[in-house]
Amino acid sequence: MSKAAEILQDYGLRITPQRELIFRLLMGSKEHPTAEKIYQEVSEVFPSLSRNTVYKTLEALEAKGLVKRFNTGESADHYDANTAPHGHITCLKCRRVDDINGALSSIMDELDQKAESSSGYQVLSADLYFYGICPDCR
Amino acid sequence: MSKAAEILQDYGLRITPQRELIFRLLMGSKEHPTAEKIYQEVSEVFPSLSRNTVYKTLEALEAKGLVKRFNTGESADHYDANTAPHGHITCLKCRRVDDINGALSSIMDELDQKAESSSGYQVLSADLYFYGICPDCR
DNA sequence: TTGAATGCAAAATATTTGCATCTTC
DNA sequence: GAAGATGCAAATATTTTGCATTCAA
Repeated sequence: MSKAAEILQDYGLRITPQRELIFRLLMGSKEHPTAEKIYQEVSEVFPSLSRNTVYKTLEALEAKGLVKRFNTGESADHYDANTAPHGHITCLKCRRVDDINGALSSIMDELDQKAESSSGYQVLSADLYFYGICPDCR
Repeated sequence: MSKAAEILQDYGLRITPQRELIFRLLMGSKEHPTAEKIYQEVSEVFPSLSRNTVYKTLEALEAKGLVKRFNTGESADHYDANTAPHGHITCLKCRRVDDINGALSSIMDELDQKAESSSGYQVLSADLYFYGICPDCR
C-alpha cells in the first residue's frame, strides 16, 4: 500500500484509485496546484474523472487537515499537502507559489502572541503570504 | 468637497456620486466589506446602482492603491481602505474580520528579510492573516 | 465635447448540489 | 449490504465583459 493510501486509511478515509492519486499528487508536488490543475493531471490517468470528484476529494482531505486550501489573490484556490506551518511566497510576474519552510518558525510564536494581545482574539492559526519577484523572473 | 472626493481627485479618478459614496463607505468602515455588501449599502442611496459599477469602482480604487482586496477563505473577496501595512484576523465562528494595526510592524521587517533570504525572491509585500475566536464569540 | 463612468444583460469562472450508479469496507 | 465515492448535469456565486446611454471635467 502506498504511503498516501496508508495515510488515507489512518484518517478513516476510503481508498479509491482517484482519491489516492489526487492525494499522492499533492503530497509529491511543491507546486500548490489548483483544483483545475489537479483535474487535468488526474484525468489523464482516469479519463472519466469529474471535477466534482476532485472538489469532493479535496474537501474531504481538507476536513481531515491533510491538505490546506489557500488563495493568493487569483480567482482559483490553491491546495497544499504540506501541513506543517509555513509561509507562501507568490511571484507577481509568473504567479508561481513557493513554500517558505522553517525560516519563519522562530518568529511565528512571537507573531501570534502580538496578534493575540493586540486583538483580544484567541489565535488558533496564521497564514503568511509574501509577494515579490522570484529568482527566475529577475 | 469631501475628504474622499479630494483623494479621488488627487489620484486622477473622476468624482461621481456612486464612486464617492463607495470610497467614503470603505474609508469610514472597519468592517472590510465584500463587493456585495457594498452594493447593498450603496444601492439604498442610489437604487439604480449596478454591481458592475461596484466592481469597476473597486477595480479602479485598487489599481491606484487606494483599497486593497483580500480573501479570508470564504467565497467572496473583502475590501479594505486601510492601506498602511497591517494584519487581519478572522473569527472562525462569526467570520468577522478585524485589523491588527501597529502591533506587528516591528517584526515585519525581520519577517520580510527572513522570507527573502530563505526564498531567493525579492520581497515586495506581505500579508498576515490570523484565525481564531473573537472576544464576542468566546 | 470627449473620454470615462454607469447600468443592463449576458458571459465567464470557480465551486457546489442533486441524484443515480458504482465501489469500498 | 450499507455507507460512502463517483460522475453527470444542473445550479449557484462571484466576477467580468460588451455595449448603449449618461455624466464629469
